[in-house]
Amino acid sequence: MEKIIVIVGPTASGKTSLSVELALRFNGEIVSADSMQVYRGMDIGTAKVTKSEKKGIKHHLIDIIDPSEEFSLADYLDLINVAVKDILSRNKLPIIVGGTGLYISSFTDNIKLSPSKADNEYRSFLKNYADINGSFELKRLLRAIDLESYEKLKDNDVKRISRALEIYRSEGKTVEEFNRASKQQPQYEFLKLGLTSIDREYLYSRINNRVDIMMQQGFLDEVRSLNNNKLSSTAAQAIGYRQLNNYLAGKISLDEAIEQIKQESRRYAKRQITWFKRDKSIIWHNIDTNNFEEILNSCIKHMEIFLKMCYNKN
RNA sequence: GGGGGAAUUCCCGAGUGGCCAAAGGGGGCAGACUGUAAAUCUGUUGUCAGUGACUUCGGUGGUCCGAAUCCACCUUCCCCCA
Repeated sequence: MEKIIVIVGPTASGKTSLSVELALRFNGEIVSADSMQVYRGMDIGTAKVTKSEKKGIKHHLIDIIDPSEEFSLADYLDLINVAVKDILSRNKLPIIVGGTGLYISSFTDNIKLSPSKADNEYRSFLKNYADINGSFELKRLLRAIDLESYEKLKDNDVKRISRALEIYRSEGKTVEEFNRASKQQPQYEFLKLGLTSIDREYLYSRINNRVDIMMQQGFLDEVRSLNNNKLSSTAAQAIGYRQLNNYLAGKISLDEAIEQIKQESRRYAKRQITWFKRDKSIIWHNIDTNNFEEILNSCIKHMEIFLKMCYNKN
């Protein structure tokens, strides 16, 4: 099986610079696993790699669509499969780097999604139904058709309840049926390296600091030039853009906007950590107790061993 | 100088004699997560040995069987008049 490196970690943990250094040493190319860096023009706010930071390393799945376009997990899986095959075909090492846990695990676990596409009209109908009748009433609609989801989902989880209804409506099968069928044999062998911080405060101060730097780099101008009302519903979810737009609309002060961006980013980092913690195969490195060189060297060692290993098929 | 108002658990903020360790929100912490995932949702949040005990509502002292809630004084802050 062909081998792939995965680098994960919360925002502001230093994935970008680590991945570039590793790519330089291992003849690698980087594949981004970030749901927001796919958008062109959303550069500063998503902390996208700059040209100089790339050091000539090819980066995939960054700047691939316009902010007015919707993007989803399904799109990502299609694209990453193509990108990885392309890299491998040129005898280079794919290094997947990013913070969008769902995208990464769906790829590494080789999940096959249900064929049912997003149906925005039906979704807004269901959303409306929930707004009027309450989310519990929405969930009750599931009871007759998908008892398993009905019991599993929380009353307020409108999004997942809606998705379950949506899938049943278009496929005649339940989400759980699809989920069970979604698990396939892995196509590749992965070495997962993770960056984290034992001391949460340390990570949080890095995040705060990074937001300040973004502002200095002209984040506000970036938001201005993006024209808020042209953002797709998925692009509009990016942290920072909505807060700065609220400032531009006169709803909050600039200081309030910046504080909110920092806070939302910290909360995001926490959720990322929760997500990644679940994957016991990740080899973690602590950014607060080790310096960059130490982490880099350790990662190099792990990669050397991983790449040399040969598995005998029994 | 005179008059009025306010001080609540990390923050904001309810509570005006027992049903108050104290509503609600925020934040923190923990968790979930299969086509919106930088999204969405859940739990928890005074201390301790887990049916209970202990400490808390600016400070001190009182009233009362019983006070975050009433009284007195003190401290700080805000507003109005001068």
